[in-house]
Amino acid sequence: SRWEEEKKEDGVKWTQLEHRGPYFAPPYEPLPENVRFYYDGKPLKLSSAAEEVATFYAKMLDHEYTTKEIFQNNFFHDWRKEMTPEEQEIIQDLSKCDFSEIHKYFVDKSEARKALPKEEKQKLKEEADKIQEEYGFCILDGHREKIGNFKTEPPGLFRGRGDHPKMGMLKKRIMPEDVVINCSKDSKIPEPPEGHKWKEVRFDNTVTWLASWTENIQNTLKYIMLNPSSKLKGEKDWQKYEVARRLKDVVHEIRARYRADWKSKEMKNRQRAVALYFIDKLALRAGNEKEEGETADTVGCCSLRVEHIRLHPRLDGQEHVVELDFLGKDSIRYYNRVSVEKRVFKNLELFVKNKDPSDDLFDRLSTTFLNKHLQHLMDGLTAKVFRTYNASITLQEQLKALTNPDDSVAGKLLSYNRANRAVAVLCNHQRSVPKTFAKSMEILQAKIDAKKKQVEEARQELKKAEDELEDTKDAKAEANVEKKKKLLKRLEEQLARLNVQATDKEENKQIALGTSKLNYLDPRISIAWCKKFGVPIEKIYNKTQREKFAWAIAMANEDFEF
DNA sequence: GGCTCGGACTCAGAAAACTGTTG
DNA sequence: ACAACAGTTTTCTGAGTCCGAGC
Repeated sequence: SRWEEEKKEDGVKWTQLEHRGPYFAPPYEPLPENVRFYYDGKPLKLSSAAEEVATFYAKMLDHEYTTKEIFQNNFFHDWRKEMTPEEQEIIQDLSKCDFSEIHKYFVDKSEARKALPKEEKQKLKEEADKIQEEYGFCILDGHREKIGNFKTEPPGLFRGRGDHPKMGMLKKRIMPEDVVINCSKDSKIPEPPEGHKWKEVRFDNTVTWLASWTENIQNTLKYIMLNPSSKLKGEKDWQKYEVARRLKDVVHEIRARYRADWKSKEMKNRQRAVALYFIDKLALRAGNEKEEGETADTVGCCSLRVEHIRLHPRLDGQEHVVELDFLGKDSIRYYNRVSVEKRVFKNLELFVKNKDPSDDLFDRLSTTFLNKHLQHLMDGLTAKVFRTYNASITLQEQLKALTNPDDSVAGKLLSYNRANRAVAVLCNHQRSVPKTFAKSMEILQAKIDAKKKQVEEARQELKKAEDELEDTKDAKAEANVEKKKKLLKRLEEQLARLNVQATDKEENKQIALGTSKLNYLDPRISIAWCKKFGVPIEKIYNKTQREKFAWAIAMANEDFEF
């Protein structure tokens, strides 16, 4: 079937690849005459290039970004580069720029789009579908596969995460002349848009991307690649979990080894052993070095600095407590107080000694050195495998501990969510509290209160019916009692379900479950659990997720053990 | 032979788009 | 019946990890 096909030569990813090339962002549409930009209170007609960049800023006006000085400065600097000399002469000060009319124009436009009659919307949908149909698929080794991102990124203002030094810079429009096409030699080579040509067409079957271009902010490559539902991605995903399962077999030896290395005479090895302990116990990321000033200041394990930890010999009744507080990937804060082994604690005291807060905690350690060591311990082992392994094994253990076979499907789903949540907490997957959280929680609480009242009423009615039966002892009264009992039971179940929902919601407030579900949890664990406890897979995975995990659905039965 | 740096890939949360429910 | 809106799914693209080519 789809998941079992002939092996390719080492490093070769496909033998046939055919596609239409990327779908380009639509060209800039100038503003209507009546929508004006004002400088220093006076209307000013901008050149097309300057106007386009102005609209990028205007669109973001009610976003917090535009209040930040770095954003404003970067924007203004790049905007001026797009201006004519005359415009440069006039427009010297961002604070004198008034984009409000332009902003309103786009707000109105988006409102109008939303208010379009049904048929119009339908027409737009059909046009989008046609583009998807034409550009959204490729042929890879005879199979029609969905492409992940078949559109080039439109121009706009760069929005980094966290305190990014480049926020507000102009992201340039991608032209066909910027794009490298990758496909098979004998395929129908994609045509560049009329009057344009590709930067290059190559036939590299050792990579999986269909097209690429260099992005001008960080000067890095961007790719057009396949959708996760594709066979190519699915097999890679499967492989990832197989590596993590192999770690399961040797993790005890590896742990014994790093514990022994806490006493190593080589400082380098000691640091490696303590870092590995963090990676294993706390599921920290490896922490590569980053170029200063190019990105937000974030760290992972190997790049932790002295200022990111505090050592408490004793805290809240626990011994050897390490308090970690740093910004990780995407500038998400990691905060944790964890009691560690005495030897780890003593080592950390040693690593911190005579250092400034901004010095590296593991000054002799790099991710390359760490990964070399791991590779030596197990084929294919790298730092990130520990995250996958610990996430998946945690899910499996939590499911085992939390699932009650006698629960309703809803109850089992709560258990599943809790197991999933334990993993998300471990991996520090957070989200901002949804804007509507408090409100929707109130609504839910009101529902619960109303249901409670109903339950109480039903209880009294039942009591009344029972009293009546006591008096009359007739069949009609008995039937009535049964009826009331049934009603009460149904209402109580409904109440229980609502309570479960409320608990789930509250516990989930700041936790993002999606990332672990999609990237860290071996789907076969979940599928086996569904089969074992009679929970439909659709309750766990939506359509997209089922497509992504098709490989796992095809192979996992209820006996699967990670 | 170690190191740097570009390249290719996975993983990340926010925002937009869509859907289904409710008043 | 229908609009508002809350919840869910999809899209978007930035931010990591890790490898290997080339010096």
